[in-house]
Parts: sequence; C-alpha cells; structure tokens
Amino acid sequence: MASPFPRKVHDHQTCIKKALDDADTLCRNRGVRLTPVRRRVLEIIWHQHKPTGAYHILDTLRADGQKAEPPTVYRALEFLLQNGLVHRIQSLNAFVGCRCPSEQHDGIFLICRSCGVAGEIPSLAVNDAVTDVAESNGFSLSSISLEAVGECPECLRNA
Amino acid sequence: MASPFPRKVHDHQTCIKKALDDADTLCRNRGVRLTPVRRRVLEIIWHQHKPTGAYHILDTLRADGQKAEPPTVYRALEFLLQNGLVHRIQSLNAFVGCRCPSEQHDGIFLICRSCGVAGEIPSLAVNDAVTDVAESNGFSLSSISLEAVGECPECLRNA
DNA sequence: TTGGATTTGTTATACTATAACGTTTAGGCT
DNA sequence: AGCCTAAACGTTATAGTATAACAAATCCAA
Repeated sequence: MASPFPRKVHDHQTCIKKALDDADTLCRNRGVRLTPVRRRVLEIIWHQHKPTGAYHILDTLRADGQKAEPPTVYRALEFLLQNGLVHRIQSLNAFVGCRCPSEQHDGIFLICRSCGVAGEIPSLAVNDAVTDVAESNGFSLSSISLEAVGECPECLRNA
Repeated sequence: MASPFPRKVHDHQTCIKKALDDADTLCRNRGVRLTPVRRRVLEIIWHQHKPTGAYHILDTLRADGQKAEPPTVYRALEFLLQNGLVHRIQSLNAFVGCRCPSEQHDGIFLICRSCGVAGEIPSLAVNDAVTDVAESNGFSLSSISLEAVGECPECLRNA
C-alpha cells in the first residue's frame, strides 16, 4: 500500500478522480446508488486529505447553489460510511475518504496535529494485538476504531 | 491488573470509595486541587462503569440541589481528564473513570454494545503495534485512543 | 492582609446530529 | 408505456454536545 501520508504537494486531482471512479465502480457492483448528492459529498470530502466536518460539507453544497439542510449531508454521510467510502474520525467529528473501500475494514488513523492530515494505515499488527487482548479478556470483538495523534513525516521535516 | 469487566453484581461502593481516595491522594501529591465540584463530578462518573455523558452529570448536580450550568461540568471534566482521573470515550461523547490514574497512559477500551460497560485494558501489545506502524511510516507518535466495540463476557454468558 | 492567580458563576451562543413528516424520483413489473 | 412501491430527498423543528467571554468569589503565599 502507498504511504498513508501523501506529500503536501501532489497531483490531488488524480486522488479525487480515482476515489470517485472507484466509488462509481464499487456502487455499481454492489447495486447501490451513488446519487448526485452522495457523489458530490464524497467529492467534497476528498477535496483534502484532512477530515472534513459535516457543516463544512453543508456550506460547500450551498456554495454550489444547492439548497441544502443538515439531514441532506448526514444522510449522504450515512450512506458513504455504510459503504466504506469514508471513515468517521471521532476525535474530530469529521469525515475522511477511504482509499481502499472495496474491502470492509476498521478505521486506524495517524492524525497530524500540525497539518491535520489523517493517514489511514492497514494494520494487521494492530488488529492482531487488539484481537488477542479482547480474546484473553473474554470479549467478543466486532470492530475497532483507533486514532493516534502526533506529527506526520512532512511536518517533522519542516519543523 | 484486575479484569477490565467487573461483574454486574459487585460491591460498587468500594469501587467508588477507592477511586475517590486514590484521587484525593493523587491530587495532594501533585499539588492540584480536587475541589468539591470536581470531586463530586468524579463521584458521579464512578457511579457506574458505563461512560457518563456531560449533561447527565449536569442533571445529577442539579438534582443534588446545586445550581449548575454546562461550563461547571466541562471545567471539572477538563481537570479530571488532564489529571488522568477520567478518560473520554469519543465514540459516545461520554466519560469514564480511570482505575490507574497514577500512571499517565492512553485510553484503550473494550466497549460492550449490550450493557454499555467500557473496560479499560492496559495493553502494551497494542501500544507496541501502533508504535511500530507509526515509526515505519515516519510518524512521531504522541498519544493513541482506541475504542473497540463488541460484547463483554457477562453479556455473552447471558445471551 | 493583601495581591495575584485559580476557580467558579452566569449568560449567551456555537457546533454537531437527528426526529418526523411530506414530496419526489427511480426502477422493476405487468 | 403506465403503475406501483421502495428509496431518496426536502423541509421544519429540535435535541444533544461544547465553548466563549466576562464577572464574582475564593484560595493561598508573600
């Protein structure tokens, strides 16, 4: 998998296009509808690698010229979350695009306190450690959510 | 360390007393003030092993006969969080007492979706796994927050 | 005992999220 | 094609979570 931390300068249009294309494919395959609002919300979220708040999404929809209210946004988010196209970052009340939505998985994130970027990491090791400790405590594990805070590589270099 | 999942029937008064005594000692040692409001908020949180919401704390203070407003509660919570006496459960917007506040540590919780209990686990293994993956991605780790959801042992037995 | 820092009170408001109900739309079915 | 129904969306209202800003009270050390 690619680094969870894209350089601050990169061809982000490609990121967005790939995410939307992947979403189109995935929804077609699953027989679910990536409606215009849902697709636009996903696009707004993908506008940056930093998690995006629901009300920022709402403002952006309105700036588009749409008449939109909170439920519009939250419904789209619910759909995107259910289909693994975005993850919720609980510590920020915000949402970030998932780069590998085709395989359902938990959200494990490294969040930079300086620039705000949220890097998703595919951590088998973390999963295993949690599974072990759950098992040894007689706990039946369904899902995990991990949010680590620190400094991303690029911010460290620029410090 | 004791099991993170106390039996539903246990001498909870002892849990509360121990937590408050520990807090008294810890604050004295650190030279910080466990004022009446702060102590009472901690007691309210320890009333159960399920995370407690800020507005439930507020209601309880008011039921005590105190005149209280949200900032009262949030300030007390800020103090308790800073001193490691409670942890915030981000996925629930709620707060739960810490049983080992003397050593600063991250919050790693197994949360039962049936009864709501949040069991804190002291997981070196999880920490190591996260530290490794952070390091291998060039990320400087400061803190982690992990919230796993599933079924606690007692709810599994009663299912 | 008094000065300054910490804590608390008070009012107002910002931010986040959902309930409930009505209307529209998409898409399968005959 | 036209109908039917389930899904999606619009709309209004409100619930739930958290903080800003400033004033008053309290603590405690010099």
